[in-house]
Amino acid sequence: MGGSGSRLDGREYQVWRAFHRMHDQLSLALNQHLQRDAGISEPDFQVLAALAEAPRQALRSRELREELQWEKSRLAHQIRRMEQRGLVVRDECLEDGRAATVRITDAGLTSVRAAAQAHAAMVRELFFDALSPAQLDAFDEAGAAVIERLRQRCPAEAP
Amino acid sequence: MGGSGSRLDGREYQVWRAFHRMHDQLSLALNQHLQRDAGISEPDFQVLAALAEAPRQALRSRELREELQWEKSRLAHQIRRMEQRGLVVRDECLEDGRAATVRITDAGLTSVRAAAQAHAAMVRELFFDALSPAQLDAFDEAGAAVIERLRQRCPAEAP
DNA sequence: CCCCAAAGGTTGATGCGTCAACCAGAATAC
DNA sequence: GTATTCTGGTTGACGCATCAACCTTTGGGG
Repeated sequence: MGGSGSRLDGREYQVWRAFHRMHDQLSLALNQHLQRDAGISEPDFQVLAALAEAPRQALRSRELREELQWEKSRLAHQIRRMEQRGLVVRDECLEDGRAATVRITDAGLTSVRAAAQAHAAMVRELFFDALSPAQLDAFDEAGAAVIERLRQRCPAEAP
Repeated sequence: MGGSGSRLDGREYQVWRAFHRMHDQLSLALNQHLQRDAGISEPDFQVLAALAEAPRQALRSRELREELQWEKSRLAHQIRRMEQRGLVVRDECLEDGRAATVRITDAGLTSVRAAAQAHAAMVRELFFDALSPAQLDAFDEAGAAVIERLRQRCPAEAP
């Protein structure tokens, strides 16, 4: 079995491209609507949603990172930008001198509340309403299977 | 049916997040391997692959954009970066004074050939081998359904 | 106590993607 | 034949994501 055995056939190629296109267009549409409705991006929304549901509207960076499955620096950059816009504030952690806790501001709460309904409706309309129950199941299982495989094969890249 | 009817339930939320995580991790892993194996990114690869298969190893920007389903400026920026690295060259089009044609260079061909096998193997290993035939079908249909829905509901965003 | 490794975060550089504005050549209207 | 509009493409600014390097605090050993 030479290297050519791993080329993707026509069907696979098509599925792969459809997957990419679906993700990109979905992501674009959601971002545009979120931006229009509430003036925030999807990453903003994810952070704000996580904080809004947290015990005291605050989380330590570590926890937020765990929740969102983001890298350190990605979160740091995102929080910096959001802090500049007044959506969150950072303050030091008493127990651990290294740590920082991120807290959502009133402005942030206002934004995320304004966005939540419309965003969920959009996700439902564009994604879930397009899928049959069987497709939904397949999606769920497939997602889990791919993630599991990534965890096994590329442990470094999937912490 | 008020606004609260559109909130995502637990199952949907989980599927939605799994979908995002799958895409992000897959994309990350593929990019890392492509970068390591051939020193190019996934967008680089897409452009190079399209050009390598084109009639004279060249396409007009318009055609490339059609093929990849990218925006004008996205392609322009990408091509500029790739030209700086010597992977492609731009030259003027004789028939149409506005147009530009993009041609792959020998270096570009070398890179894309070096990358193709390993990349395809990676996609197969991480994606297709994780999916059952039924899941593959579901993925295919679901992708088409979502794209079609996007086309209907957000015509502006899905040209 | 001191050294050293690990953990929590930040920063800077660079590539990627979008948007809005722009420019030049081409088509079309009149 | 000139004015208008359309089309193909570029640019600049900005936000997003990764990587590598760095800094500080913590926690252990010696």
